[in-house]
This record gives sequence, C-alpha cells and structure tokens, in this order.
Amino acid sequence: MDLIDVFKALSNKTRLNILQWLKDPEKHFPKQGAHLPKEVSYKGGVCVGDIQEKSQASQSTVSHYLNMMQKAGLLESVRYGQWTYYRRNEEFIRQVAEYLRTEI
Amino acid sequence: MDLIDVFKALSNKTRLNILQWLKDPEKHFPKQGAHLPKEVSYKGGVCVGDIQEKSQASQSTVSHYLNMMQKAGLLESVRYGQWTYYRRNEEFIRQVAEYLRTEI
DNA sequence: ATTATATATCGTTATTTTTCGATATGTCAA
DNA sequence: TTGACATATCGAAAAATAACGATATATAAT
Repeated sequence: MDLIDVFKALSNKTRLNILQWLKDPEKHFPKQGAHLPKEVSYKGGVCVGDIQEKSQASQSTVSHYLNMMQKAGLLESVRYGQWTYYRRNEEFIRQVAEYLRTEI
Repeated sequence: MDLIDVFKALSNKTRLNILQWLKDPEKHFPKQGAHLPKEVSYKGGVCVGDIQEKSQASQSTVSHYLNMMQKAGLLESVRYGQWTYYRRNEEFIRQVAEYLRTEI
C-alpha cells in the first residue's frame, strides 16, 4: 500500500466527492442503470459517464481521476461491454483508516 | 476540519515521517532536550532544529512543513524562548482517522 | 549594545498536478 | 462494415506545490 498515493488521491474535492457518492450509489446516481439490470449495475458500481455528469468535470479529467484512485487502491473497476463501472474497494479503504488510526 | 488540507499535508514522505517520529520522540530524538528539562521538552514536543536534522531537508523547508501540518491541524506548537516545540495533536489525528473510517 | 542562535518568512526556480480538447481504442447496433 | 457511443490515452497549457538560499525576526548570552 503506497500511502502517499492514497493521500494524494484523497487531496482533491472532486475525487473525495466521488468516493463518497459511491458509498451510496442509489442515492447519488438515482437515474443510473439504464444500461444494465439494477442488481448488476449497482453491485458493479457506477459507470464513468454518470460520475462525469455529476462531477461537472470533463470526461478526460474524470477518467483520469478514476484511474488514479484505482491505482491508489481506493477503487476497483469492472467492464460490462462498452461501460466501465467503478466501485469502492471497501476492504482497502478500511485498511487505510485502520492504518491511519494505529500507525500514523 | 478541512480534510483536503489534512490529506495534502499527509501526501509527502518527509511530512509523514515527521508525524510518525513525533509519535515516540524519546525513540527518534534521543539526544534532544538539551535546551530544557526532559519532562518539559518531551511533553512540549520536539524543536524545529532536531526535526530538521533528522529529516535531512533544509531549515526553511522543515519550518514550512511544520507550519503546514499545524495549519492542517495535525500538529500544535509551543514556544519556549527561542525554540519552537512541535508535537502531535492526538485528538485531531484521532478524529481524522475516525472520519475516514465512517464518512469516507 | 553586540553577537550568536533558532525559527520564520521571502523570493525564486524547478517540479508536479490539474485540466482540458483532441484523438485513439473498444464495443455495440443497424 | 459503418456509424454511434463509452471510455482511455495523449499532448499541452495553466496552476499549484516543493524546495532552496537569503534574509528577517525574535530571543538569549556576553
């Protein structure tokens, strides 16, 4: 776990928002899931386009953010056809919190 | 609590090191405390010069780092004469960890 | 008062990050 | 197989951060 990359990924309002939105996708992306049955899409996360729309940043910026967060370990992604769904890596986030609590 | 500033302050190896060194000053700054009685200096934290020496960054950089971490809330400082002692703000750090665990 | 020491601040340059538009790639539908 | 759409990647410009030496400020010692 490269903590520096994790904290860098968290050092941005939009990225922090995305992470928190993904905590409750039904709430923050109510109209998503047109592409796939609800069970699948919510379990799989939220697609880039929906996140981009909500975040008000450009498509390339959001794609870059998501990739950065995934590399840091905070997110994971699944591809369904032409869509990439991003969701939180809860276990990793838990570990970061625990590390911060005990080692920092 | 401005989380962004907290995470920015944590996004640097040297600053992270400093925070961890200050968790156990006796261990990481064994020869410090020449200026003041041990009880006082350890309770009050570690002076800038000792931190600077250990961190191998320039004096101005370390001073800047410490100020940044203090502004973020992670550190607090006390001045004894010409020395400024920095120590961890444990309560704040605990709150950050708790916030990360539950809200992020 | 002068000098020495510790820390803070200033000004500058180098580096990194941010952010975007343009373009490439990959997938689906007609 | 062509066209439409979703996402990723590229390249560049702007903005922010990092890091230093020089200098200022504050305190202490002579």
